[in-house]
Amino acid sequence: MTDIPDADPAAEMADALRDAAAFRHTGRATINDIARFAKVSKKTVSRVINDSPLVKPRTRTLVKAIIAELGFTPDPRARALALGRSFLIGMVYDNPSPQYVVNMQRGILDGLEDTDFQLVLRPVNRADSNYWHRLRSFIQQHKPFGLILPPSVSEDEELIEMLRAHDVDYVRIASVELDTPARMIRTHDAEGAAQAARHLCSLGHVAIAHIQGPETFRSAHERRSGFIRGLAESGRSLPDEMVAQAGYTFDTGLQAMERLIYAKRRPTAVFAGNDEMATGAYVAVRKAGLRIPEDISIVGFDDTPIAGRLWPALTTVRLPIREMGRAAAKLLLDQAAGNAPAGIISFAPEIVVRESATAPAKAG
Amino acid sequence: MTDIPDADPAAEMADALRDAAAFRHTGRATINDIARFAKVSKKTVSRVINDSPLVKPRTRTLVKAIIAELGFTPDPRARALALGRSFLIGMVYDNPSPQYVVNMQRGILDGLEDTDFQLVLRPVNRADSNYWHRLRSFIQQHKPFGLILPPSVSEDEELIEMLRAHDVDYVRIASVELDTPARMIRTHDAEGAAQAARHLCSLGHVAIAHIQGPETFRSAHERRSGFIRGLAESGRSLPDEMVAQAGYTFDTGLQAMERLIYAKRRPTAVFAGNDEMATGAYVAVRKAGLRIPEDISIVGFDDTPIAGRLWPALTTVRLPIREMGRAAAKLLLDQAAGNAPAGIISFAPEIVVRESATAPAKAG
DNA sequence: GCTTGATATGACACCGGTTACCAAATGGAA
DNA sequence: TTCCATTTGGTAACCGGTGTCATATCAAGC
Repeated sequence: MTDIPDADPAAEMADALRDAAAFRHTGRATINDIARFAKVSKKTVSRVINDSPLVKPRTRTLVKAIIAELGFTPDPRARALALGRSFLIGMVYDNPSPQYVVNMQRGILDGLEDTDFQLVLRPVNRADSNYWHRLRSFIQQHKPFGLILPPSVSEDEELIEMLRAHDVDYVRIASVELDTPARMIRTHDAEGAAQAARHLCSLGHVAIAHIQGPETFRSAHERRSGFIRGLAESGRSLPDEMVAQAGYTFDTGLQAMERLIYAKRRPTAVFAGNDEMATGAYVAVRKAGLRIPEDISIVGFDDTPIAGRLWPALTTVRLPIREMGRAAAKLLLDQAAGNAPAGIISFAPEIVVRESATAPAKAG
Repeated sequence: MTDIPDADPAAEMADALRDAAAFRHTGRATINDIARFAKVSKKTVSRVINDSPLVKPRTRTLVKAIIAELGFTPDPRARALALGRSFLIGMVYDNPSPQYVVNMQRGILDGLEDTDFQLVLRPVNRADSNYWHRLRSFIQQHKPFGLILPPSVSEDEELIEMLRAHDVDYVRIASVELDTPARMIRTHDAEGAAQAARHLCSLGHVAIAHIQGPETFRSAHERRSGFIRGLAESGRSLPDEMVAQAGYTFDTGLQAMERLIYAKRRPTAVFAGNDEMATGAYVAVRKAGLRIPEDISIVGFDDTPIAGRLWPALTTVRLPIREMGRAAAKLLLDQAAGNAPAGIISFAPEIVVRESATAPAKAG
């Protein structure tokens, strides 16, 4: 062979690695250390890190080997400064159901696992007029990489406008198509509610009521109208006096159920707009000395963890909240990477039959 | 007056402010802009920001006025890079009760409000051998400002060792005195459990059982031993067969309760180590066709939101979890600022009497 | 009036990456 | 073999703050 001795790639790499190994103990490595040992420039290392195509394969291999040897990971703070945006992903929420929130958190965390991104929580109060300014200053100060917006924050167009102006990526989670496929996760709440209606109809209920969520949530509308549609399939309707308005919370759910119980015509089945209100409904039924499901059947929505902890276990419409969170996180990352999804990502709810809804008692 | 004209402070400030105001629209201001308008160096502005005493009052006033005029806020990313640590506060938890976790999150968020600090979530699985390394690399990469460690993570001395080595501040929340007052928040779980015991004894219960939390949690021990102490005050004891081992989760609580129900001697009252297990106990009691509290009284621990959502409402020992979170956040900030608390901060639990425990039915 | 020491301020390098721009090396076509 | 286009690598500046250290200012003390 006529190899030039000092250009033997294998030997070169072995040398570099030996040097690097000797350095190991000396605290945390920086891009400069990598460059030094690989005998290339900072910039080349940066190219390797960012998968730039402008690096010779051999160089790339060498640099990668040294990075691995030193266990180097680029410093997010420095990167954030140079890039002009941080590695923070904010979850902005104003959701009355804590169960929903935790579940979604977990999902987002799942989706962010093994990345440099960190989830930061931004609970807000949409009723508070300061909310908007607080969020704005958070954005200006921290330059978050992106925001995940579950309902009902996802429906605030003014907020979206602001995000656009500040060039912040976001993913909206909503029950209606509010945005482009790259920027939203859709749930078909209406269809889920229709399933709930079909279930109750098939059990033979006629006096059916609905505890509706707050007007400020699109999902509350969707769930109601889907429910009505489902009832209509069996020739039933939802008269106004069978709708009790509530606020997606335990307390309002409880009060709404009380109103239904003491109304002229007591329903034999109630569809609550979310599990939180259904939980309140349970208590109202019990306080009235009635039984679930013998006297009143109850169906919820969301399938939050509490559903399975109630007794009798709550029949509910399952929304895969955690999976939605995961999908939202991934979508945000994809969006930043420039990969658009083929179509809108949506999740179909599905009824989970447990024990809280059975056929109505005969007679009256 | 013999004032030198161009040294008139008021005029000087007015000039500077006018210049600054004209600049306003030009996007976000940086420390350089402030320095330019105030006609001082970057460093002086930095001093003002950091409340250094080495600034002449007049200069300070001028700089502050311009900062206010431009709405300047220092960039946390740049600060983080220069300071060598980020403004992230991590909550590291491995808690089987989601309710506990959300509540504490809210508290920490409360304590961090209006600061530059951001809460990041680090759920871990202590059983996973990777947990330690993952956390370590999080620390090395992100250089968090500090960590908040609720039980049972707070009890991991090996982890604490690592934090010390990496010079990361932390606050531990635990039921025993594990650390110095500046580094921990203490809860007197044993005392709370004793209150539960006294309550049950005063109601006249004799056949009293305990659903105990996992061995890996100090709190489980504390709660058990405190409970035993409380029983002893009334001359009662807790025989081994009246203790059912569980894991702080709904499912294990349910199973533990089933074991107690079908044991030779069925208890008339049960003290569950946390609300999550108490919720499971509810279901077990109902499944067995028994009533709460008529057949079996139940007392929980924590007073998580679910306690008030059950029916009958759960009598439980209230731990002010949210307040604890807030206190932990503040303590961490104080610690960094060099302010040590006078003594250890502790929270005394208190029994909250609701409906799930009454006097046992007469006869047998 | 001149030290002296305390107090204020500024110049400059640096944190650890990225980007813009330029120089050098490589390779294929003329 | 020359030359230009294309890769590839290097340098310097920059992101927006903070640390170090030198210098300027100023009142008090002699």
